[in-house]
Amino acid sequence: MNIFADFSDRIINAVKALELKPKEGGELDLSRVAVEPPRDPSHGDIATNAAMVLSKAVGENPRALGERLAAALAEDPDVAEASVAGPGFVNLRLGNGFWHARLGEMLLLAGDYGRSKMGNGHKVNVEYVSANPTGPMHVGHCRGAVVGDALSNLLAFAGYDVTREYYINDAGAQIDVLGRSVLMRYREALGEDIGQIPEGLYPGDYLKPVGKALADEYGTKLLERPAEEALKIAKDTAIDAMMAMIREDLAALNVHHDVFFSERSLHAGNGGTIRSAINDLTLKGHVYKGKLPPPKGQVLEDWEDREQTLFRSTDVGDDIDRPLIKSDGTFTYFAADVAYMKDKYSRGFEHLIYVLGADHGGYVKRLEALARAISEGKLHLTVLLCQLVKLFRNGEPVRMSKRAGEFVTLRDVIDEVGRDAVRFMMLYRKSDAPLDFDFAKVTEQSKDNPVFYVQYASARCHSVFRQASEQLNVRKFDREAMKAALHRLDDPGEIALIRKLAEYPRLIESAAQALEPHRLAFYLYELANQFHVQWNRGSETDRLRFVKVNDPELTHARLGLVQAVCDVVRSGLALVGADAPEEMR
RNA sequence: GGUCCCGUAGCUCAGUAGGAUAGAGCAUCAGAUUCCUAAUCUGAGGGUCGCAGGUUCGAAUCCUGCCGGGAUCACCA
Repeated sequence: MNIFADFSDRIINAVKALELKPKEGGELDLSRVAVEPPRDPSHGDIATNAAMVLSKAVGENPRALGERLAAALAEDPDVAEASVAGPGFVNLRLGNGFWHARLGEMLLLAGDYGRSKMGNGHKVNVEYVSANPTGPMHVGHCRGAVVGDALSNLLAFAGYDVTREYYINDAGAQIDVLGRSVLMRYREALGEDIGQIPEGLYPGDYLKPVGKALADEYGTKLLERPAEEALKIAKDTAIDAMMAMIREDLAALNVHHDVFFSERSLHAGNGGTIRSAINDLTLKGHVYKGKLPPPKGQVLEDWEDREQTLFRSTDVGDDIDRPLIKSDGTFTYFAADVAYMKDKYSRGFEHLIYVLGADHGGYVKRLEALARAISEGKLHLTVLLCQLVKLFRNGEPVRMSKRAGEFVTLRDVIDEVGRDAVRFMMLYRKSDAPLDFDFAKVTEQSKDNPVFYVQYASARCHSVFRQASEQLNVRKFDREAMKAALHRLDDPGEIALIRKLAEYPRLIESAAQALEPHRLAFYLYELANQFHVQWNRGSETDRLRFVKVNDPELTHARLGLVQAVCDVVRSGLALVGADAPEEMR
């Protein structure tokens, strides 16, 4: 249960019961009434701005209106105290019994606690990673992969029907380069001395096995085939090999897509799919032949004024019209995107989400324009831009030279710090803010490392249960039995912890709504912190220890609280894509 | 030059749908603890929320304009 949604209903009912009449007549507008946790916990458990929002329309002093509302809400058996504060906030403090009941629900729901129906089964497509199949994934891909994947998890948990999609850029010039690079490696595998890989081709060693595979399969026969045919074979083999490698890297990062969509498939059959998509746009009046003006404020020496087939995207919100067909008659990259988005639309998605690197910022407007043109504004499209990740090793920036083929691969990072640390840290920052990633820090076993701190909370929960089993000689603690004892929880720290747990459903919904999976990571850190604080209080004050050998009922109650913390930490970490360990090693 | 993102404590960043005295971690300072249930604990100081207007009962949050930092800008993908 989202307690804020619940109390929103109760508060609206209380407001209606006051039978307020707007001065201007008509219905009272309740849409601006907010029910939320107060900034400062000392104010209470629930706060509403209702009196302030309504006072003007009703023509009543906000504090006086607040007093009336507070008096009405004080009648609610779950409300221990209702007061008016500041400019007219109504603060509610809820009784312990209310919190015990919430905790009881959490124990029964277990892993489903926090799951929401907010999405109502709406079909959402999340496209992320979409790295070119020209080499292994490098760290630059990492953030988008994690953000996209965690976002997908989050949306699914919030009740959306999510499809995770990867667009394979397996057409175009860079794939020709890949094919030629592989042919070099092929000749090398046949024993030829190829010397240095020429400028402009991919120099990485990872293509050597592909060349060898070609040599093993074809021997020298490929050399005798027409160049075009050999290149095609090399490209096909290379794309398959690269995608296999990328899928392995993704699996190592716990990222799994539902659909891998091939750009090449759109070009198949002489580009029929793309042609028909462009025709569709043409019929809707969005296409013309013309010339683009040269970019302003930028000196281009080789600018050539050419006529192209253009998408009149300026009609639908873009800054400049976009080429669909180049002057040589071939399709632009964007032309394939037209067909691709049309395909997504025809598959029934209502919302398309693209997780892209910040360097693709310039692409956002044309995608938005395209969505409008294709669907007459029905298709909702959001682009999430992920800023750069800067790597550090002991405070020193890690240098990479892409030209020399030296880059830190995704696999390198996972192997060094572990999948969970990578995933958590990629979410421990708003995605539109740059992120510093220090190898040393994320493997540190201390409070300073949020990954460790959150996972340790999970381990500590299990540790408490192990201790309890031993001391009370109980093999397994039953959830019902724990639930039955919850009335024994009355320590302010315990109640505060329940309150934190009670925020989880609202957090899920608001993070999903805002498409901000990083909020999960921050919430988990806060929850872990509060749990550790309570544990430490027990460490200092014997009375507050979770396990009390001579009071099995109280122990059951406190274990119920620990169990709920354990469940939520596990649930949240699962959405992040990390494990909730039972012990730290 | 256009467009997009960012600007919050010394540093790194949160800030939940416009709410109350703007928060956390690190660092600094002052205490506690050498114990153990498992990887220390408690407290303090520190802010013109880049600047200036505007909307609002109320703005770090929304709008406009500037300043500063980054990304990007046809015929690539």
